[in-house]
Amino acid sequence: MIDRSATAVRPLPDELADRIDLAAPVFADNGLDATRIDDLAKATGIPRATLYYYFPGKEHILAHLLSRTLRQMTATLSDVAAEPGTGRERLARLVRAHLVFIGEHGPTYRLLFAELGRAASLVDIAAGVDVAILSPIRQALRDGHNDGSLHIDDVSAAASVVYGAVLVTGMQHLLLGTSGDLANRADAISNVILRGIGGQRTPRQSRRTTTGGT
Amino acid sequence: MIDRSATAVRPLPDELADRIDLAAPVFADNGLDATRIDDLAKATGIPRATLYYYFPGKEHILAHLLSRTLRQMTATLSDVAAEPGTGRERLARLVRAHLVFIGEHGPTYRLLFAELGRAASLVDIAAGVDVAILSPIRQALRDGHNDGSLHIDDVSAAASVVYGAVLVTGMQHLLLGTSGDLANRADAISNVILRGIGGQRTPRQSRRTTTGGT
DNA sequence: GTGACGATTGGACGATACGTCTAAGCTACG
DNA sequence: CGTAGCTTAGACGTATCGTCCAATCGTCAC
Repeated sequence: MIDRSATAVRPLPDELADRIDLAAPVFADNGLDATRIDDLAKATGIPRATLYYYFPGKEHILAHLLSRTLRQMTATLSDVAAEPGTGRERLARLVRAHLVFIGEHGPTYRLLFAELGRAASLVDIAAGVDVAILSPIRQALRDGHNDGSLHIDDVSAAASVVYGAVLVTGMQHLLLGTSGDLANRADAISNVILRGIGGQRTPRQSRRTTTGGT
Repeated sequence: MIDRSATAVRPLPDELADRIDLAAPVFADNGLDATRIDDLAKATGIPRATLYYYFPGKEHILAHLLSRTLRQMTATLSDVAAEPGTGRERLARLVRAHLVFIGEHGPTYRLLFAELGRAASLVDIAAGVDVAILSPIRQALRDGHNDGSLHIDDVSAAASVVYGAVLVTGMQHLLLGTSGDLANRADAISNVILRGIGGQRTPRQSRRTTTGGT
């Protein structure tokens, strides 16, 4: 379903489908609007007129590429989620796989989110993000709750926490080029998420060290 | 420092500074590129030539607006963070205040992130986000750890988790128009973060209910 | 072989915005 | 009164978009 709307009106020949991938780095470097159709033509070797023959505009070319990446991500994550283990184990694996994916598809992933809110044709993609990312997380959470390896009160809140942690960590990595190893970060945030940051079981609000904020 | 680069080259007269705010909804509705300078001129009542007199281009107008919102957010959050209480209490308040802010400044907030990666002039803003958002969180986390109300092993991982949860929740609200009350969601994610989603204290990986994934 | 049809592509075109620039008017201050 | 800076209308030149046309080419059916 993503295919029909996000991709070309005419079916894209295989040979073209391969070449069009060369447009990804161009978009990644420049963003949607700074990218000129002529740049895409040059980068892909597909003449401008031909691009317009298959795509209504550059925005749809981007949509095509993003939906492709999204499909990859969906496949990757759902594979990981399908491996056996407790929900808890699978959740940790998901977090890790997701971060690794971000590490590998950095520019495109960033593009995915940079352009998400924009361009009407990308709406399908926004929905796809939910399916690709949140749904396997929710599933692992539910399974973990059922098999006793996790304790979930509010699945959607928990999913937001998990995904948010991954997203922010990934984006910090992409935008700020934070310290190397994403796999380590994955473990760190999994730890936080699993154990929580609450102090002792019975929190004592007695001592208040009013550390002067700022 | 944000001021000098992100705002105008010439000092912006007060009267203009007020009017220029009217450009925010236009940007919010259309995004950076779909917004025409003439639209801004019309919306603000400031003639095109005058806009160009003070700003090098529309991109800088947006930067001006965003840095303004960012300052507001910085102020709001640091106020909240400064209120007395345990780190844990202040963290919860931060989460709530942040989500409320998102609820109130929805379109601009979304714009803030939609345009973050783009446009060279917005780099300062990316740095500002870190200062405005993550730094008070980290502070609350540290204080909470010191006063015993929180238990933090890895401050930066914990901060990513907290901020990620807020961001994703807020974005879901903005993009998908999820169910109403952001304050409720704030409590829900605070709960998750504080308590963690790990099952019993000693996780048993014995029983594996291999719930068919997908 | 020939004709038809779709794919392919170069190049021209009109439209839209951008950002620049000029020149005229206005305000304020000395 | 004169200078300096602010303000603004409008004209320009440039870039890019998306459309369109015409020429070419390959393939398939008859």
